[in-house]
Amino acid sequence: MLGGMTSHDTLPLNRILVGDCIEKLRDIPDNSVDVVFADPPYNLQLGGDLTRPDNSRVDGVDAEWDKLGDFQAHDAFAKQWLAECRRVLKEDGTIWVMGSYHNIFRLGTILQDQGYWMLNDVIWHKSNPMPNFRGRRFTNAHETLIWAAKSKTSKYTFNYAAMKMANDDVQMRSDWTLPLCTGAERLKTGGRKLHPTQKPEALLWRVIMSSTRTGDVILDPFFGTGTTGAVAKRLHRNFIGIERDPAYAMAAAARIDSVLPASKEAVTITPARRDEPRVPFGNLVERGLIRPGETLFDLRRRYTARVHADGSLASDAARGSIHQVAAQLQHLPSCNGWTFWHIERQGRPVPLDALRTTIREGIDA
Amino acid sequence: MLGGMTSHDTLPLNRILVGDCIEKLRDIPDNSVDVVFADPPYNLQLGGDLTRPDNSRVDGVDAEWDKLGDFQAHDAFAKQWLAECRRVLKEDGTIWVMGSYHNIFRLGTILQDQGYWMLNDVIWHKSNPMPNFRGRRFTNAHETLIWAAKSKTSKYTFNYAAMKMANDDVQMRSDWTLPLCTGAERLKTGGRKLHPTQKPEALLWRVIMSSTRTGDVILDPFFGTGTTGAVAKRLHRNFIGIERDPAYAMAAAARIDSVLPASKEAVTITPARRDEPRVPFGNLVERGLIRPGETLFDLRRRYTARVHADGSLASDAARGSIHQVAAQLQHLPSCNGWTFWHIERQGRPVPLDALRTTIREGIDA
DNA sequence: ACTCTGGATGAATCAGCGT
DNA sequence: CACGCTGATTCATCCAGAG
Repeated sequence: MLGGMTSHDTLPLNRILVGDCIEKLRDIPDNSVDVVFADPPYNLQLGGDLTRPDNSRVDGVDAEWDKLGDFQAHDAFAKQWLAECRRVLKEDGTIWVMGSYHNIFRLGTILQDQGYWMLNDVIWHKSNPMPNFRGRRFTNAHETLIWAAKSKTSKYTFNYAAMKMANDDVQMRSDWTLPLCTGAERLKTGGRKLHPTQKPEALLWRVIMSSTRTGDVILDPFFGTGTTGAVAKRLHRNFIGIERDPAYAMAAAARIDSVLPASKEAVTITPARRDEPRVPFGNLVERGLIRPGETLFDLRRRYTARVHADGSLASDAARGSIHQVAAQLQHLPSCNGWTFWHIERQGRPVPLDALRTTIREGIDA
Repeated sequence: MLGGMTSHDTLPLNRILVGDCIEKLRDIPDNSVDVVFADPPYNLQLGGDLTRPDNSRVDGVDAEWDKLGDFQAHDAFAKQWLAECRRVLKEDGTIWVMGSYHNIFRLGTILQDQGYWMLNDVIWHKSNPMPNFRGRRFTNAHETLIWAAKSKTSKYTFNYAAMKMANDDVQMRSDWTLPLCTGAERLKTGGRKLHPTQKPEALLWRVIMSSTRTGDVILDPFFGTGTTGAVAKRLHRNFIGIERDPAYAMAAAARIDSVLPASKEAVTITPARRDEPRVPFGNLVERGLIRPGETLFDLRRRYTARVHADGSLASDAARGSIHQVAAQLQHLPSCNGWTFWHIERQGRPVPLDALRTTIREGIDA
């Protein structure tokens, strides 16, 4: 079960190596690891402070380890650790590399150039991201994981049936909706977060369940607070962690000690919750179900309003969302525009809600 | 409406240039285009000649990418057209580049290396992706768009309020759920799809609505069947298309001819508050909406201040503008006095902002 | 025990103009 | 180009404490 194990016994299994990741990687033999999971520094290039509209200060990433300098310095470091990871990976092994738009494109290019074979780019769609406080961009609401095999010919592990089972019996997609690591799961010291970028265990759960078997060896060269190790232990996998900061390494060791492995049968998968998709009114306009300039009316035809290209409504007396305009025209505190407003289709009034249902059915199908 | 610009009249507006994209780009002047939208092909044949990806043989496309030489040919071409696009972009212009994991990491790296400034990576979450038939990977259910400004200092266009309105009054996120281009929208010839990767108009709708104004010039160097042109025309923007295949170009021209632009009023969007005319607080006093000597207070009535004839405020502890006094009293670095301060009107507290709106409406009228 | 409310917070390349 | 001023800007979730 543990695979061809010439080197298996000599590996520092289920231990955290404290030190520089490239040095420590050099101590690990060739072709000895089943999967690498790497969440390297993102090299954020933040300007000054950022405050919320209520004037509170955002506690951003301001750690020395995230400052890698310019692109050249970043790339030089990335080429080194990715090359070492490829050396220690078994021929049929795979690697997960995680990042944001600051670094992920560079990492992806280096992976391809070094001969890794890309299998998927996976999007972690955050269900509760931090908003954009200045209104100058789209809310940065996701991170990207690249999943790649050591080479094109690798016979890699993918637990297709388990993933499908975990996803209500439809194929697991390349986008995963998961919340941030908050609450009791978040490691704290003196009431403050111990690590600025601790990842949720649910994310590692899916990584490990999809691409490893029990007994496999998972190497994490940027171990941090040890989420990879905690989930690996719970799921009867072995881990090797490398972490530069002794404080993080100690916290990770304590965390993993307290993890109770799942019972052997229980190493199956939690079903994913599938909410009814939210469909904003603007979608109906974008997707051509309603044309800008068309007129909406209530069922008694007492009020009318015209649709604008951004999904706002305008009447003589009000402008805003379908809900706001309906409420203002009727002098009510609030009103559900989806059921209030109608549009003429084939000579008959159709509630907006009916058009929304059309879209929802398309999404579900 | 079209802005006073020297080169605007000489641009080949709302035309499709048939030929090699780099040659045709060379005919377009520097700093002349507001936005570039590019959905480039990524598979190359030997000799560096370009062909289009054929989705009916996805694995065949993948197979092209196993040689470093292909990467190099791709990158050499991408560097050329991205450099030309940067040259023709106005200083405050932005670019959209679209791709999948086969090419997007390389394009992102080149964008960064050429000095483009990344604003977002946007995920097109496909609501109806093609399933993965072999069950060896996650269903590839998304594509990536990179949105970047010409440089770090570009004062780019982002219609924040319009995007928020289109999304039921919450910020638009970096992941967009939209269906594939199917049904009547899909161009067909003899019952078969005309183009393997025709993009849905809803996707271009959101691109154009978010990052351009009416009258802007949008350049698409890989025009294909002209989705960019069709949506641009509908939304009162200008386009320039470049397409090397005459059959696609002809189909695109016919398609765009049949597009009916939306009514002029319907393409107006929810205005951004920062674009509204500036009204100094002193104007409210000058115009008699507030009398010197009246008392302002915050909503919780923790602070008060008196209005002076010159539009300054004075409290026990501070004197200055409405913003400065509010900030000093609360010991904050800054504060928006328009929303902080209230005044009693008809027995009820009214924010200064409401009085300012009265003046602005007078200006508009 | 339960509900309600206010405060805190999360990988963030987060302003624009006039002097 | 640096500096200072005006003034625009937040979503989902968890937790503590009040009622």
